[in-house]
Amino acid sequence: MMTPELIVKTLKELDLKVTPQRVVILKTIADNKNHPTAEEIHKAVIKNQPNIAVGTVYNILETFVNNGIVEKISSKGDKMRYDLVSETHHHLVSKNSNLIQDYYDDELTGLIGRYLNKNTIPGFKVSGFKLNISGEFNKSGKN
Amino acid sequence: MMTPELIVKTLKELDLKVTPQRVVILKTIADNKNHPTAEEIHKAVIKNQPNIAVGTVYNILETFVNNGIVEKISSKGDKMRYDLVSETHHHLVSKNSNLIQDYYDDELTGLIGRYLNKNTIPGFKVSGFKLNISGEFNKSGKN
DNA sequence: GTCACTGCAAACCCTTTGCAACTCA
DNA sequence: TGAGTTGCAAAGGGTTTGCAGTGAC
Repeated sequence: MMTPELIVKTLKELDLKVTPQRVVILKTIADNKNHPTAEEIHKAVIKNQPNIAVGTVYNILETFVNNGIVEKISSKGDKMRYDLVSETHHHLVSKNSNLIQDYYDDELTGLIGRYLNKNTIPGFKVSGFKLNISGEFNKSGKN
Repeated sequence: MMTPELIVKTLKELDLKVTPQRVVILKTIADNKNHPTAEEIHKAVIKNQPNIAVGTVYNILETFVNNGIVEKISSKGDKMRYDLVSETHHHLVSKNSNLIQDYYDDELTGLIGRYLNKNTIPGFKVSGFKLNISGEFNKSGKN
């Protein structure tokens, strides 16, 4: 849950003009843990900004991606999905559906991070990592 | 490097008809370590099968994906790329280009695998994983 | 001979782009 | 005010689809 104040602060720090469209879109991504598609974002945003154009949604998302606060992810060649950039976390990817769930595990992150620090990869400078864990969600309760 | 015999064997085991188009496409993916796009595959295949249609390339790739011998990957929302499913390996993803390189590291794979075996994830049954390591390739020699 | 597969081209749909109108700073 | 942003609609481009012809078994 991201407060409007924090969103405005984030945008200002990036020298991005604070428009209602940007605020609503960023809030939508921040509050939606399900990695929405551009279409889903547009549908959600239209409730607050009835005249917002799909193209605008894409433009704003692209701006966020370029400024490093949002990242594009994709599952199985479907449309792109958008994820708030935050602390290192991983993804649980369903083999049966298009569901992608965040998976936070500091111990696992630390384990991998320490390994990559000790064992350098020739010709490659590591700046980050993300583990995609594929499998199946149990029927009862996806959370 | 995959022998034609092995390719034929692979297709037969999956009850897929052995057509020249399928053989050539599978061989192209197997021999190309650079995760080709459908377009790149089409260009490569046309040398052997001058009349192959782009749609056919997509159809065959989709068949391979559905049969679990090829997987789709994507970098930064570009066109999809195709990767032979083989032993667990990881990806080095360039932040500056669209390059995705395979990264084999049994020690790292074992480390993560053992961790996921010990520490089960509530509500999720793990069947595999892949680590995406982002960073930059050095100018001199990408290999 | 049969049924799955291929070739072809049009359709699809997600995403990008150009431009006039608008608005945040 | 004016540089940057939005709305709109059309264009773009990768991928999918329908169907007639072909080929693997």
